[in-house]
Amino acid sequence: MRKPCCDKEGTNKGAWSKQEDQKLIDYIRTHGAGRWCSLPKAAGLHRCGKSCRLRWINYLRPNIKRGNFAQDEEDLIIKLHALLGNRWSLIAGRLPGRTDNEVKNYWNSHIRRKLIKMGIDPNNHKLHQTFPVPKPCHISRPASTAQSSANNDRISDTHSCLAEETATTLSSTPHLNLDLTIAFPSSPAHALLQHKSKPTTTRNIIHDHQDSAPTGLLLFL
DNA sequence: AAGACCGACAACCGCTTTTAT
DNA sequence: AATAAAAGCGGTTGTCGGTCT
Repeated sequence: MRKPCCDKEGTNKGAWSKQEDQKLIDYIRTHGAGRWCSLPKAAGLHRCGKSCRLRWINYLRPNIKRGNFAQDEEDLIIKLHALLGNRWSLIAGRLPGRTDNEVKNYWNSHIRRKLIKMGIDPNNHKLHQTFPVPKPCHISRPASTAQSSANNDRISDTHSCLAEETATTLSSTPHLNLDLTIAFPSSPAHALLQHKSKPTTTRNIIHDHQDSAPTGLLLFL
């Protein structure tokens, strides 16, 4: 059994006050972010470390872009969701200044609804059966949902998985320009070789490619 | 005017993954 | 290699403000 990250007794919950924000900003400015579990005590905050981390990452961090999403950002979220499923941190990583929480909220409150209105299932980006069938696409494949892959992180072949997602996307959403091509800097085997000692997960591979090349996931829109 | 309803979003919770020992 | 601690992630909930009846 693991101990909770923080002692819940005596910690504040709910919305952050200006004073709390300032304390957190001041502390991180002088000591840097990290060591979240010991940070609250050191910074004089009666908060859980996880709460501090979330507050910093989602709202206080510099270069956070606030406000409405631009149309191109929205389009990109839809495309990335078709590829990656609910991997909000990965999607947010492709949107400068946006956080995973913000992207997730925007998806759930705006885009999801919009897609449903358009007759598109937001889970798999396919048209509902009750709507007119679109012109047949040159790629036809059995159904494979982004959601199902999101729920199963241990995919042995990420490259083929993503390719399949792309194919599914191309064949299912004619209203949106989802013509995507993924180009990894090198073969999937390259990523696997780099991690002989680590268990290979989809998350590992994608992160690794991001590490090795800032534009590891290339989207040709 | 008041209560019900709904959408948006900030924050929390529990779980998984990574890192340190 | 095993274990614990820390960090990260995604689902869910709570709250607030706007709109509707």
